[in-house]
Amino acid sequence: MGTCGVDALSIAALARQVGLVPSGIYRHFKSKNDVLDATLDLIGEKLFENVKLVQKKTSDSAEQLRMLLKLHIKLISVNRAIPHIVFSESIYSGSSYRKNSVRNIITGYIGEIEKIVLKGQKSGSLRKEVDPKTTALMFMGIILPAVIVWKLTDGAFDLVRHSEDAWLLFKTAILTDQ
Amino acid sequence: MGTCGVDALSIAALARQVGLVPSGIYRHFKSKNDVLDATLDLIGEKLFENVKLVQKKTSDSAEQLRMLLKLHIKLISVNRAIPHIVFSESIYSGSSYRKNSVRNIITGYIGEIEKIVLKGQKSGSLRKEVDPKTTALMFMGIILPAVIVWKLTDGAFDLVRHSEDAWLLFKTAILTDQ
DNA sequence: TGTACATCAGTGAACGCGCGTTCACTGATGTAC
DNA sequence: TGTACATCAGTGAACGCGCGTTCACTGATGTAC
Repeated sequence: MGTCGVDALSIAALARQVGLVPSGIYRHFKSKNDVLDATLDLIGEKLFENVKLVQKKTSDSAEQLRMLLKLHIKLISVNRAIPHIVFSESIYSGSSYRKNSVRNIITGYIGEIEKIVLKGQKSGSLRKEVDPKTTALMFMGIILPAVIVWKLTDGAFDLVRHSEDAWLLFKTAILTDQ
Repeated sequence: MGTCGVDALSIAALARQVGLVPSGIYRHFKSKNDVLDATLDLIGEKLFENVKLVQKKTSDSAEQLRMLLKLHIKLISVNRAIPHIVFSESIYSGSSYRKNSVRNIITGYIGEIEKIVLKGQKSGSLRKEVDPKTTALMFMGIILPAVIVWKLTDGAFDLVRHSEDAWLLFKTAILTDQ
């Protein structure tokens, strides 16, 4: 091979996509590390934007989660590189500083979901038996395996439909019996 | 950087681990592609071994799933490189042949889980409302996000405990009301 | 308004490094007679 | 049992390639007087 990482993560490919020559990238970023850091910051921002958005739209916890699920899938569908970047090997190798920032983004995002669950438990709409953190991780579990299958089948897998079906399953588990 | 992919996936690191010099690897494998293919085959085998094992141990679908969950986590805990390989970028770049075999392994594994769910639905122990495929993917969702957090926190996250908690949540969603 | 200069995005050639891979060689193990 | 040869795992030096990165340069845009 010799090609390392996904092509989209190379300086050459980035330059091509923005209509520059590889060296041109270095007018805007100090190094490839800087590019990745900036990308991660952007991803983090978008994730937290979604959280704030659903909190504005409704105060019902289950409804917030359902909307967040929808927004998350939309985000990944539009920015298809996000899973590649977050699951990328380059995160684990390279600077531990970057691994740190990935961890902060992911645990931060999960933490926000946790808060939503906790609020729902306090208000009585969500079952109190399950740990909020476990629930938050399971929420991510609606999306993650599906995204992988989606990637592996080159988009043939219907991500939106799965998320709707999986949401019903998930809802059954977290809602208090009505 | 210059280091590409996780170190464990380089021929040099592989050689170091088995006590050889890098070129020595080529006495046993034709190329790095061959090494990766062989590794994937091995992973696939281990996954399907687990499926067969739980089918031997019990005939109750829910119990089969619970055991499979446990075995899966054990497999990943022992062979920590598995998630790195399966989520590796090198799969998406490189030969589409390998992407194919990853897809076959993953969809095959999920297919087996689907069959277990379907059998449970037929026997009446599992709820019939949800799509077996959706359920199978959600089952993977118990593990996947947790593994990522586990990786990001360098093993500090308690994978076994999470899987037990998450299983209870999952069970609530799939079991018929008793 | 016009001229002189600074600033800065973008270029293309060149470099260094790490990695996969090759190849002639060595030395031990197994096999034929 | 002993000798002659083949086989084969392992070595280390060397190579080529791709990638990140540097650097002198260009040409356009903005600014000072």
